[in-house]
Amino acid sequence: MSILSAALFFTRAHLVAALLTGCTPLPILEVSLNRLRTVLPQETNLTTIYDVAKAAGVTAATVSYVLSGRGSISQATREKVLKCAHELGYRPNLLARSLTKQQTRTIGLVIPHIINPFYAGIAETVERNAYTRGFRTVITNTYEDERLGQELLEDLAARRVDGIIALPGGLSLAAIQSMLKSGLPVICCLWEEEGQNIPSGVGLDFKRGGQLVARHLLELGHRRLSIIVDTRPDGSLDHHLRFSGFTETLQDAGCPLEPQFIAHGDSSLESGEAAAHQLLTQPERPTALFATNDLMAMGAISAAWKLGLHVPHDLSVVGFDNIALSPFMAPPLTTVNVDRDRLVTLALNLLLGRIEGKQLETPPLLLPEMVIRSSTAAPAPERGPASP
Amino acid sequence: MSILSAALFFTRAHLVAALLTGCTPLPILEVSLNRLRTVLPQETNLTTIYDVAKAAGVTAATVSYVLSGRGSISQATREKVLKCAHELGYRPNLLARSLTKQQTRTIGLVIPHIINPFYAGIAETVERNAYTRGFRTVITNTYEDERLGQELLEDLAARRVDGIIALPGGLSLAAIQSMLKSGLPVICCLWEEEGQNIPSGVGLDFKRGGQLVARHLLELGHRRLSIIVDTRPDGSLDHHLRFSGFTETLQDAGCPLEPQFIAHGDSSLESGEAAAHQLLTQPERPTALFATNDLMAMGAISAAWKLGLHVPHDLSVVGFDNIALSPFMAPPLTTVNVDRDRLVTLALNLLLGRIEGKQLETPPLLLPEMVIRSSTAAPAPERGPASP
DNA sequence: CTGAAAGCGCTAACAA
DNA sequence: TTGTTAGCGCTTTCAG
Repeated sequence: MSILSAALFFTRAHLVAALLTGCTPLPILEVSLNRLRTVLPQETNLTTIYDVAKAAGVTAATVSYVLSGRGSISQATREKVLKCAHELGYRPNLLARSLTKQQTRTIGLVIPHIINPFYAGIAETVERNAYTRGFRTVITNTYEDERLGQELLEDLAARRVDGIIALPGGLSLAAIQSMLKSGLPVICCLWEEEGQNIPSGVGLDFKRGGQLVARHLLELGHRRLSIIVDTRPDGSLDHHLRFSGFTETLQDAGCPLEPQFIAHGDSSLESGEAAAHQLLTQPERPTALFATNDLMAMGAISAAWKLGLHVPHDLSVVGFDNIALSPFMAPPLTTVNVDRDRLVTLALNLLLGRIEGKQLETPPLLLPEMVIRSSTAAPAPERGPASP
Repeated sequence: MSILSAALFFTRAHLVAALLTGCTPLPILEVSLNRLRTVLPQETNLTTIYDVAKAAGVTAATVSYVLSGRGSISQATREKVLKCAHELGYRPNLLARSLTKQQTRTIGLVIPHIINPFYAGIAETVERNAYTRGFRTVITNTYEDERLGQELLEDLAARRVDGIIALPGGLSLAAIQSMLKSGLPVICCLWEEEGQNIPSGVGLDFKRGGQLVARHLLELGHRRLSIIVDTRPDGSLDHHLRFSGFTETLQDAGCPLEPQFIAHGDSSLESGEAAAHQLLTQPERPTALFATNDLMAMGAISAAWKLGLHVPHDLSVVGFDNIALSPFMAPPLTTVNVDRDRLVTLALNLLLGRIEGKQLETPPLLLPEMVIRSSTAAPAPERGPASP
């Protein structure tokens, strides 16, 4: 087959189309469009730029130009096009646009669970921040399931998001690495290095957070401390750090954490309540309790309430995250603040930079800070059987 | 210009391309692909089906067939294609797929504010439910801003979501109608009819909810009732119904709501606390308080706590929504349950039905139900200055 | 069972 | 200032 015959082949269909419709050659493209569209269940009669172009008596390119504000278009045609577009209820097709432009101006945010106000807060901050920088964000929940997480990551990539912000919990490092390898920028936030090679991102000094809590409680005079910690396999590792910062500080203070005062949860309210109940119904109760997130702390306060214990008089409670609810608990929760605005700003800088090809430096770990409210106080004076 | 010259025009570039690359005519499509791709900032080297096809020694169509599982492909080529796809790290481009298939298998969910656990719960339910039915969902927050809401709706349409579930708050009826007009299915959930012509959806009998609360409090013996209600212009109207159900019932019981016992909030914790503070620092305090959502109720409990008032002894508090947190407040909140699972299931049935072209009937209003927990009790016996 | 080709809606380089 | 054309990556007839 010669090159010439190939050219003929390629052309034939067009010729036929032109002949069949008896049109002048110019609108060849036009007549062949919107033809043979497979009959859709839902009658979607979306207008295209071709429709607008036809109505305005110009070409699709012209319409594209006026719509994008690029190129130089006479005032007259601009107005006419705009008018037609409006009248036809034209709405651009972002799929097509993104396909040609090779970018979606969309980022993906992967979090464990939107029901946790900590993540909801992050999501809001990311969404708003990204929006002002011209990006839409699609929020994605792993529900702490690595299989799902992997799938969702693939899906985001398949949707060609321009970049991803990934929080730990339901996301394997391998999955992320795979994205990175295919050239998709991923920024890891609050991820925990454990000797592993975490891709660039912005982290927080969780260990220090645990230390702060221990110190605060110790300073108040507590000696019988307890902890509720989230240590699930698929979960994020940072809870381990909150834990070790806490225990090591106690250890150093000569007041090691007793094994029966360690309980486990899954970061949920329910688990916090259950764990606290278990902790508080032991023969000798702890006088203070550190839950490695605010939701579990809230559960703990609830457990105390149900046992008729007064917080902070009978039990001091400390959380971690400083979610929006914390100041409104009864009592307001003492907790560890994570500067979400800063976190998100840094992460977005990193991500948008990477999207533009810049290879920015990973910023230093953020420092958590104690927020002392009313759920902690000095322990009540000992009035056990031994005291007078 | 004749038809013939047009044909020549159309062909020339192809000829040139073929000549330049010196290829046999068949792979014209192939050689011209992935050429001249504008240099992108981020080096995205995504593989396409053409790459896979080339590697496997077949055509793109064949690759498409094996990947989609459609058509009949010999076991041999299937395996070879699959292998190549895997080795090349092929990831489908959903933009392109959606563009040709004229559907995205994605629905949009528009809510006011994800930080409100009520909406977070809805979002989770929708996401999971849709997922099992083969749809991804993109969550969108209006932040109660109608301008933003309108824009986001447009954006969802532009992304060609297959359908939208819209909750009130930051969404104008006009905006929705406009979507509907262009053929995009929209299901309105928890929307409030006010004589207006609400598009199909699933609603809840909010008024009845307000009545239930009033009855409950009345039955407990309360006579000095108060309310915190969200009545913002851009907000949803259902709070008005909760309000009128409440007041009318009180009225009927011969115990009308006093004007100074009506306070306003914006559905947030902060506003609930502030409004409650105002209510509770009046010379004569109410003995019960109904907040038209749980978040404001939580704020109210917080306000009471800060004023040294005991809930429910000094003040009964009732919320609305029954968010996941409610059972874990201190005390556990008495509230009105909205059956989210049912709500979402119905909405999704409606929406997916509409997407498939079926015109299903609007289901009857859901009925709210009282959930009595520990934040309500009989009022403490009167011990004001007048009593002995 | 596989290949060729058209088309989805839009953009952008180039030509006119 | 506007038009022509190729191409983004994929699906889907229609041929063979």
